[in-house]
Amino acid sequence: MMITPVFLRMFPAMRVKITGLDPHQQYYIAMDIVPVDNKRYRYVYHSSKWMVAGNADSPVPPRVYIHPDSLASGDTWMRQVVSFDKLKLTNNELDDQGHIILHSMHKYQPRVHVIRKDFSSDLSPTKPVPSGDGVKTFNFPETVFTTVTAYQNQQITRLKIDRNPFAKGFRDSGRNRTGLEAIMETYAFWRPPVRTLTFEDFTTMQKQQGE
Amino acid sequence: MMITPVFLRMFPAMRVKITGLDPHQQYYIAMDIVPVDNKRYRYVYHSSKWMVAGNADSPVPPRVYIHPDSLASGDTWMRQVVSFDKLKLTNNELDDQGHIILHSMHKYQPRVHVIRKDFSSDLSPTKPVPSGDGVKTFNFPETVFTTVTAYQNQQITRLKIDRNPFAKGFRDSGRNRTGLEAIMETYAFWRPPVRTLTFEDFTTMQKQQGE
DNA sequence: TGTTTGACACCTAGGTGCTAACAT
DNA sequence: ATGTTAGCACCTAGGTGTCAAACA
Repeated sequence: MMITPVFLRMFPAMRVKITGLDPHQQYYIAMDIVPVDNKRYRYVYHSSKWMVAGNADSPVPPRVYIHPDSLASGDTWMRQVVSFDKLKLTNNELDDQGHIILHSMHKYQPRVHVIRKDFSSDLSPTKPVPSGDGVKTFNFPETVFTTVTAYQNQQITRLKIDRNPFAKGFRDSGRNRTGLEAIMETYAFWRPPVRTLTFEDFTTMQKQQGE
Repeated sequence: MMITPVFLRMFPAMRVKITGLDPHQQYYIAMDIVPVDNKRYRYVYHSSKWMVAGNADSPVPPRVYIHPDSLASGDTWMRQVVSFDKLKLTNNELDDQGHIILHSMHKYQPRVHVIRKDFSSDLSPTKPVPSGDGVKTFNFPETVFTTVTAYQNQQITRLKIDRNPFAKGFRDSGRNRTGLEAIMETYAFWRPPVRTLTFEDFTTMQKQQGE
């Protein structure tokens, strides 16, 4: 499943800097993702815009991504940039891996929660985040995004190819090469054994020398 | 750096099953590795034995491997097999990655520590494990091993090649193949372009059919 | 028709023993 | 002479977009 940010962010991963915690207090930090509205969307090419295309699909089980550095002291949290790059999304409503479940073609808002340890007794990926005095929740409207299963917009594709290390294979310099071609490039001067030199070899070599 | 177990264990990784904890209490579980004696060893081929070869090198900074599932409840610890397969060793006395530092050619005993949370204020990879009522330490004499930088014993080599998934490339079926040969095997029927079929191709093909 | 899925080649990241060169 | 190191090919494990086929 892929994500198309509409107002940017979410890729690169959402990252936050935290201040104002009690350095000696213990905290969880967590993220969940809630629907922005009750609509389903479709992408209209000629206007390059998302348009309402009916009502939202039925709600899915709420999931919470508990940041893997949890539990940690306020001191520890404040000393680092907290990144959510390990958060995983799925459109499989039966997911049992604790991933965050979303509908495709819907608009979502990520939320960051800072939860005092002494306040929360049983934080779990499959339970809603508690609310109250010991919990602070943050919304960043610029991180709203629309989910897709295939990219709707070539600029998003290029952004992710250019920025995501794992998509390096699709960057321009690596394009249009089959597996074999890439390999033979490495062994540029290798020739198969038990072969005799033929006319083609000389012309090839001469061309390479001339370049 | 490699490890040669003398009485077996340590590879596969040391794994323990824990019982008798208070299910609702929080615990750390940790491992450290202490010298068995004050000696340095060498391996004598003709007798296939480790022999004393002088006194031990000067002591190195003590390090502790805190199991990554720490902190967890007694209930959580007892419900799983606790594996130490992520523990890393080094012979670099200046290591600043928190790895466990050992001398080569010395004999060592791994120890497992179960530490009640309310007992330990500041557990750290670079501080010795505290001792007292809230800490239980376990030695398994069959896990004593001797450190090496190159294998001294072909049986150990074979054991590790056979059992460690990451050494699969050295198993018999994959041996004696260069990188290119392995690749060409995959593209068994591929022939370089712009080449004409020669006599050698026919004899090769006939041999393959005959086998 | 639009959307969704699964196989695929291509990457990152890092754990293996092998080997030749180096150190002591 | 023996012990150690660094580069290497070979793996595991898993994150990318692409593409063709399946889907609804």
